[in-house]
Amino acid sequence: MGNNLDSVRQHNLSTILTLVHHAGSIPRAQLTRRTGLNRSTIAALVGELVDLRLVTESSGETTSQVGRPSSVVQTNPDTVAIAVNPEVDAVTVGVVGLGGVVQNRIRFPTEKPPTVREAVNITSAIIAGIQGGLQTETRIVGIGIAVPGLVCQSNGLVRLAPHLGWKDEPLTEMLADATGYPTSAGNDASLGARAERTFGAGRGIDDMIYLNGGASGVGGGVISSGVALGGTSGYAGELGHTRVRSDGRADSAGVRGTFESEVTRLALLEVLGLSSADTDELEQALFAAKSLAVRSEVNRQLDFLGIALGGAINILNPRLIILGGFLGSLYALDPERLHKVVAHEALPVSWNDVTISRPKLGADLLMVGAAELAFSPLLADPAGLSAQKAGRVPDKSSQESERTALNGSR
Amino acid sequence: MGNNLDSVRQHNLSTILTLVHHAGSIPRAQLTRRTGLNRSTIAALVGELVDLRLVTESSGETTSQVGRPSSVVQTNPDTVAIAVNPEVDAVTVGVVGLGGVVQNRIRFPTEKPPTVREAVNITSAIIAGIQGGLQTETRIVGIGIAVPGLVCQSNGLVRLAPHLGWKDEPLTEMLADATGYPTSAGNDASLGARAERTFGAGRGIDDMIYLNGGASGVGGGVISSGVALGGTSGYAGELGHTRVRSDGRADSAGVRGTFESEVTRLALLEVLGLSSADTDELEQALFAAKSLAVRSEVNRQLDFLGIALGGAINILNPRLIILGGFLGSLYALDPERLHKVVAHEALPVSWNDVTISRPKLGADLLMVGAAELAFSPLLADPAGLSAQKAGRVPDKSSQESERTALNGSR
DNA sequence: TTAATATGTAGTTTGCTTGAACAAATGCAG
DNA sequence: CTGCATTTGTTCAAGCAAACTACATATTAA
Repeated sequence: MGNNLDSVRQHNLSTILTLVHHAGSIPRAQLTRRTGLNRSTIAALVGELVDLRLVTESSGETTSQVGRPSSVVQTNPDTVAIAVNPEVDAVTVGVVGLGGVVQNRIRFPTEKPPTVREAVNITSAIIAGIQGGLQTETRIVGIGIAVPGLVCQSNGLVRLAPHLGWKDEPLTEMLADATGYPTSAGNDASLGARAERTFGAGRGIDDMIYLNGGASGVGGGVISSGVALGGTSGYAGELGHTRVRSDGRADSAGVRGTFESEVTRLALLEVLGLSSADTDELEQALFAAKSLAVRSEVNRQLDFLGIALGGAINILNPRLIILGGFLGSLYALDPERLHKVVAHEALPVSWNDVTISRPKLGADLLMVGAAELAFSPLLADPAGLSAQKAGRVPDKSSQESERTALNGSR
Repeated sequence: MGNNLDSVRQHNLSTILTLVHHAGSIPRAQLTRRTGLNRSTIAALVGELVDLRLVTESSGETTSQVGRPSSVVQTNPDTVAIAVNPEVDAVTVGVVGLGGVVQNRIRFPTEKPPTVREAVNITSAIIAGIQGGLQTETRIVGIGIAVPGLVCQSNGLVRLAPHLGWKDEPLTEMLADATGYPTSAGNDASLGARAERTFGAGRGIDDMIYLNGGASGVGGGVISSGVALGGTSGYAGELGHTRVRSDGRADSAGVRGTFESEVTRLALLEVLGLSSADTDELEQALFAAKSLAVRSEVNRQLDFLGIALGGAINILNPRLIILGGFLGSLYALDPERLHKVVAHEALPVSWNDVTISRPKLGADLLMVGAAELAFSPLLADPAGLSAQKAGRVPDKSSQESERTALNGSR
């Protein structure tokens, strides 16, 4: 069980770096108020973060108020994470700086869904290319992968990614070996939830559900009390397999009557007579369509969406539900209908708390989410991880020896 | 946002008191290992807790091993909480000591479901009686109420308790005013989950679901990452209203096809030809019955139970599911059938993590759970709350002044 | 009885936060 | 333009909690 020793310092550094990371840039005086720490302490802590090259301090641009203007603390754009997102038809790799700024994004299309080996090779190659173009000052703290499937938290194994055809693949380990960077992976929707909560529509919201409707099905991520809901192995949030009717079509797991089997992008395309379309095109087509068949299919899907949301609301009591992908389009077509269904399914007191909205982050969503995964060890222990280049969780011996050395020199 | 100053002390005291509370009694050496703190530090911290009369130290009874035997730290039975559980036909009040030991339990039957005023009056009267019989040394830290309904976390209002006929009742405030003790309330199933997790079948399990089947329906509580899942207002865990079929009977909220409407104690009693029975009698009758009709109803309910559990497993990825009340009886009748249904509904990788079991705590369950609620401020800040008699969450000014005084005297 | 092992105790050391005093930079009133 | 109030950054001494070291103590094994 955990407790404190001189890890006070670690905790405070973590708190401050996290605040700066979330805000992008924030006055030092603000840090004083938000943390409740003394000005002198903030000065010392920020100084250390500057020494660690994690943040920079500039004296300009404060809100004009009475008194001496506060110096502004900003994230250091030299500290970056690599974000990776393998998909059915492409592998996307991005460079994301502290503060959630996507500096670079490269989408590498593939003819077929990539194998794990291919995904690793493509990613390694792109990273090698990126490294060549980077400033020598730039430091990569690690790699985060957003996987469209179930990833085991404890060992990093991709247990199942049906649309990629992956099963029990050691993706994390392979990419770490290939690149030498500390690597971690997570479910794409869970990371999307994290991104929206930190930088998007869910800023400051502690209890929310993010649902994304994509070509390959429905993914979900839950934030509860400000923390991503993981479960024992990190598989939590799979709302797509919620039962919404007794019978019906089969979903990707072969089960009938689930949310994911009834509410699909494909069914919308079919009724529209389209063979393919991206999310924006689909939404435009849906809004333009006057046909009764389209309307009826939209309503049918909205009703099932409402049933799934109602169940989730009863279990999770969220304040916010963010609907991404074509789920957001469905919602935009007829918010009232969805509200009505949910109101019927969910307990009134719980439904009362809920706001439904669409995501704020666009194409960068998964890049930002995956980068969060890579940043999290650094945010949790800024001094410990900046010390060594690799950035793995520091083992006690190395920390000890470092501290002993410091003591000796004084 | 929070961080550390001399709150290190608070955190460490909290950690140690929590460990002792959960274990009941634990050797000091064990505390050293579990916390990672130094022996001297543990000595000082335990010393402070002894001074605060929260724990006691005795030198006897350690496991015989090489070396000097460690002194054993025990919870001080003089520190107690009052647990209250209003029900349809009775109000139960108990005295629970630190360590989760129920020292006293009084069940006061009522002819009709009590009004809030009646519940408060009965409780106050019983507490007055208890106080008379207590040692003068005994200190009551507060009152916890387990309510069969939805309780708002932020203001303590009982939003809805359908079986008691309560709606938006300020129960917490009324009982606090009547008794003078700090009072808090929570949903009965959520508190049951907490009790089983701390002292029962869920010891050491960080992700679990507790489901209880009672006369008035199905209640649920979720523990995620070791913390009770609350949601925005504390209504989370209402698994009873999960949809398990497209149509069907109406549940207590007037919605058809929910878990609670299909899986009921009443339907079991009816098919058995019984008019009333407690949980044990019902279970015996179910095991004794050979009739095909009984068997078929049990199977029907098991199937719906499986559907509800499957959905919950997909969303929450628990390691353990505890089935209380008649849900436990149903499970005991045919575990294999339930396993089969759940295996079909849930994602295999998530289902793979799950163990299903029955509760370990008996009639004391809700007393222990409600007491946990009352103990939690004390466990979070042992020194801060023991200082004043009332035990409310200390406001900053009082803490400040106290600290200033200490500084001044030295 | 002696050695080995593990725990409790006392006094010193270390590191982090704090607080007070002072310097610096801005807005506002005259 | 000048002085005052206000807010923030900076410096340095002080306080405090945990860690460390050394020693005392209590048990098992030989």
